[in-house]
Amino acid sequence: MSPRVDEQNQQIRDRRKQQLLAAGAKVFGERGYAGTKISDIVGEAELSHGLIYHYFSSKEDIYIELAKTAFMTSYETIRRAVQSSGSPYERLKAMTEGIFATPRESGHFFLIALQTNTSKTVPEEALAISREYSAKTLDLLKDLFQEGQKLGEFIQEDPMGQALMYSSLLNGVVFTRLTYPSLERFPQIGQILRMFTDTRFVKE
Amino acid sequence: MSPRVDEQNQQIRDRRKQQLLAAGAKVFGERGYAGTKISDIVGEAELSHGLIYHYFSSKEDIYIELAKTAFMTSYETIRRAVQSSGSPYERLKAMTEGIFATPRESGHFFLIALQTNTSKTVPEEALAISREYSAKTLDLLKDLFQEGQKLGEFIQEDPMGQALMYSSLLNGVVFTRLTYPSLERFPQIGQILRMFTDTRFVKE
DNA sequence: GTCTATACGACGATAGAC
DNA sequence: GTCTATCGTCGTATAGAC
Repeated sequence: MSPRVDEQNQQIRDRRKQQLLAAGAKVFGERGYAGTKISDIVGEAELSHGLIYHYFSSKEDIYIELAKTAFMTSYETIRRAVQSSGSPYERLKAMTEGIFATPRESGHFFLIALQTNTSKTVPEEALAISREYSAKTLDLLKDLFQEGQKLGEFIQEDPMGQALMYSSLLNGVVFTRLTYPSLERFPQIGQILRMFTDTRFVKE
Repeated sequence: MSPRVDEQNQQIRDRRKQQLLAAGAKVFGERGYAGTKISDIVGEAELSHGLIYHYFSSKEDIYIELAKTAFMTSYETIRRAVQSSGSPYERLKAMTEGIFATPRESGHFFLIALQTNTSKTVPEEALAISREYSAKTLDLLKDLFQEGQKLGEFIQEDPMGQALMYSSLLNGVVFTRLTYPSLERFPQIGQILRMFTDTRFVKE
């Protein structure tokens, strides 16, 4: 085969794989690992039943790839915000605003992450990825809170406790937004920041 | 049969049903609706495969009964706290402390509630129960915040928004505690209250 | 009241034609 | 590269013995 044809084939393969991953994210998110049938995924992707096994070796394989995307993307979002410029308070504010400005599609990845941490039916490897990135994410947040405390912007509490509280709050609020998709003015970012900010520190 | 025997049989039936419900709560919580097999439940309860159908008409039936317990118990806990005596701040504090003093077992019911709201594989009726009780719970919380605002104890923000934020925060924190069961001093109740309390209001 | 055996359908994965 | 047909297994629910 000519290089020209190889290249076209590769494009088709890439496109199909993306189709299947997008369909998988939606269906795994909505129905969970055990509740998702191969026929659900290929049905959503509008491809035939057998074809999925030319792109993934198993149902577990697809889920693991999606879990990787979910945790790595979330980690990267937070890492970029924490390591950007500005005061700790400004970075926390920008990060929080950024998280709630994400498109609707990311809800599926949030649900996949949630299931990975709560369901014993999920592939082991996905849980390992979650553990790894969750620890790294908490460390980043802990450093941010520590820095803000030194500057007097944040209240003086155990920084890891603050990191856990912030991450809990994000999870809870994202969950509420998924449950009530019509909510418009929720959450108030200022109120989230209020929980961690020193009252003597004047907010912009 | 004599009444004596009837009574004994009824006791056995009640006990078996409780065994199966307890086993179901654990396994449904850990594995989700679709990921739970009848054999998982009877295995956990140490009863034979066929027996479960003498107590429940189907897998859906068991799940619905458990979902009812989950949502009704949660609603009742909050209703009692909101309608007790004391200032709004005191009631919010007591409620929050009470929620995080609950036994480990209730984690399974939390996970069942979570799945009911996020998984499309769950019996329809369970979702209907969730909707009903969630609305009633939010209304109770809204009234509590409204009352506290009139007294100047809570910050002046849309009371339903406060109710949603409080409920989000609870969900997030409970989830974090399930993910990191070894956490001892988490959460700090004072910090949760701080989010809703007027700074001019002196906390006890 | 409790158990084992089984019917019946569904699902993950593979084979092989085009 | 894509599809249809099929294998083997597993899971819900029922039947019937004890």
